[in-house]
Amino acid sequence: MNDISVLQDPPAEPRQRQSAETRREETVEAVIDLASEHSPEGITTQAIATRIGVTHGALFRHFPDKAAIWRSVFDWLGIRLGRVADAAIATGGTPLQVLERLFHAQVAFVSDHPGVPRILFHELQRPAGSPLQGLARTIVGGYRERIKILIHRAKDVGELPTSLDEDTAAILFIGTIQGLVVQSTLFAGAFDMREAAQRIFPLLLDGYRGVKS
Amino acid sequence: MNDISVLQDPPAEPRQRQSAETRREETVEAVIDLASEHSPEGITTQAIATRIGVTHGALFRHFPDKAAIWRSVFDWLGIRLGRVADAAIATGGTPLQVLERLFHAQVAFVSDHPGVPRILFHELQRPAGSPLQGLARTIVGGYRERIKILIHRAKDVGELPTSLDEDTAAILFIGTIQGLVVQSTLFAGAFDMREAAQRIFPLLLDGYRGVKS
DNA sequence: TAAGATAGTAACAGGTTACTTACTTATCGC
DNA sequence: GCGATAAGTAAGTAACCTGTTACTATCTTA
Repeated sequence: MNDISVLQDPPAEPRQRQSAETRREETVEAVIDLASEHSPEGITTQAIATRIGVTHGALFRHFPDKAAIWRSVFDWLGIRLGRVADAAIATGGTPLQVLERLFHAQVAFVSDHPGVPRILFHELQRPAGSPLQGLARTIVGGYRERIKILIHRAKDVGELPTSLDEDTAAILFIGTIQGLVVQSTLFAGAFDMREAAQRIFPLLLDGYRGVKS
Repeated sequence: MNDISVLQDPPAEPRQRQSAETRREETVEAVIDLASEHSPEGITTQAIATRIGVTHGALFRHFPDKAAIWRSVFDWLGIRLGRVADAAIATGGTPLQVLERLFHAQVAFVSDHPGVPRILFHELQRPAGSPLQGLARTIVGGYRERIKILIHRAKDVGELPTSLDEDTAAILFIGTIQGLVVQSTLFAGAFDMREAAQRIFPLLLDGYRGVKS
């Protein structure tokens, strides 16, 4: 806004001073991003600092320790995944339509953020007790519950047979997305998750509906 | 065999001298085992050595470096997973019966070795190029091919509709197992993967068969 | 414009990790 | 039984990782 800033060269290196709030957001983004390349356990504070264009020490001005960074990442995950579900549900339609929209929204989200399933899966597998593991369970478990509710509603309006087991159906729903993630890594690059999702959802649905024999 | 050994206290710690061959096998088992508790990247050579009851340095008498240990682990994985598939296929029956037996055999295997899906999934997600990533792709890709062949045969004998896309069906097959793995971590302990697999396989099959509407 | 608060830096400290080395001890063929 | 070979140990080393500290630069505001 002032004259001086206009006269100055535009800084080739955008290593500007940023607010703590901004740096915290950048940090979370950097971790999600790095998780698509490294294992969560392999993400170092140095790598995070470098990615956001700051020295190592500066990171600890915004977070007391590394655990706090991970806590922020999981908060972000919970909020964003919840938002994806909310948006799909808010658009309305029959329970089955909502379920389908949720499926594709979820696929699009993990397609855009490949680090997300990795972080969650990784943390889930911890034996017990760590606070992050609890968070991961809450996030995935909450997701599962939402799917179960939608399936229940679909049964209520006659879109799905009442004999369908909701737990089993939820496993299949989440597993199908996991399967797409696995395939996308098998054919890195040459695999369009969204397109494969379009083909696979009808199979999932037929599994839900059952065979009329 | 000699008198002295009889007179001596039976060594409470069985920290005996073992052949290099034995130690190499123990090492692979230890890694698979440790992978159910820690992330693959978090498994240290010290932890492996401690688990097989040997000092850290002794490990490097049997393996030139850590990478060689991981190579051995992936060899083991490839052989064992191949054996699971071979055994299921060898028992004979219709293609669909074989597919079902393979499914349950696979579930039993990862249920006995929770570290296995973890190691494979973890390594698959690496961006590119690492030799281990290539091995992981070969293993999972080979598995996928076998499933596709079985599905193809099932179509040939009229057990599945010819309209079924084999790639999509394979994704669903692998994804379903992944889904079971996720659930087992969600309800650690109080979740019987094998039993859930019995409930979920019919849904998978109905998805394959499609709805006769 | 001066003062206080805040973001950033560079260097370091302590711990851990992968791997080495000099030495010791068990095992096996002769 | 004896000597060579192979398995094991204990103590190191260099690199790396997390977190700290003393200092500097920038922004805000009274």
